[in-house]
Amino acid sequence: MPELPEVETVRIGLAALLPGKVVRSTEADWEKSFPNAPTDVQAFLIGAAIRDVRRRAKVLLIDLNTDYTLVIHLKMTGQLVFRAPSGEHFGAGHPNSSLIGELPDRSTRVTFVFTDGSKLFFNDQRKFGWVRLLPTVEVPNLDFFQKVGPEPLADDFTSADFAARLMRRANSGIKSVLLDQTVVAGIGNIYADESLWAAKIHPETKVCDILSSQLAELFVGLQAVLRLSIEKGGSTDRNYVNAEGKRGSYLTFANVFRREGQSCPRCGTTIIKLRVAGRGTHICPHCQQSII
DNA sequence: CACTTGACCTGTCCGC
DNA sequence: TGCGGACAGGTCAAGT
Repeated sequence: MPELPEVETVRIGLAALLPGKVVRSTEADWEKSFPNAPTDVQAFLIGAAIRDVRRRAKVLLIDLNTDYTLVIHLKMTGQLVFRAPSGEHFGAGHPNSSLIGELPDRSTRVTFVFTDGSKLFFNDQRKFGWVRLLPTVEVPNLDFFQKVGPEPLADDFTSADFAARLMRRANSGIKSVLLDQTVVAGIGNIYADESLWAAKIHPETKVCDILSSQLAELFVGLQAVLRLSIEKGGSTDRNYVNAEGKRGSYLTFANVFRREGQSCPRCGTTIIKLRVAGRGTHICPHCQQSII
């Protein structure tokens, strides 16, 4: 669920909250959530100050002034929630209510405590996510970063680049190609479905069978969907929250995702749900016709 | 070699 | 109400 817009929303939130904080202690409840913590990690983490918060693809990078970086992947149900030292937060029902309550809770995997008493909680219901600590210079050497494709919202990423990247897998269905992180970074199930609806492309269409004009529409649609979602704070389907524990509202604006049984906003046809590339897939069967 | 499927996990929802 | 099974979907490993 955290895809590019959700991770970017968390990054924006943390970048406003974390720089300058100094780590006092850290704790992990499960070895796989923070491999090598706390034994190896603590010596390189405690006393370090946070310098910057970056994002690449769906991965968050928290740079420390020790030239080490915390590398964090939220996978499907991960959350990074900051709590000020006062511990003040608002429970359900309050106008400023957060989706989650007191922390830590039973999904908390890693806790970072800063010297001013504020805390950062890494929660992950399904335990797929992870935190790693690496020398900053080694981050680009991670296998994932070696293989991952370009950022779809980068200034220098063009429609022609996009089409050329997709054509690397010309004989595959377009949806599985959009989900392939080595083709373009950051796209997951929600924004694949939304961008294909925008461009009126059936998700199983082979890339080589899509007109170049339609690929251009897909590029425009993808960027528009990603930008709108960042503006709306991402999509909260079940678990996703931002750095303050609050929901994103993009799904209010979604056209097909999780809207099976409802009317297509463009033509009124009932939206259906399929299974494509092993994923739940939402389409308008009138706008997005299979050309097979 | 390109592509698909299964594993990793837990919480929720549905049908019996 | 209780229980089993399907489902959610990011990424890597294993299988076809």
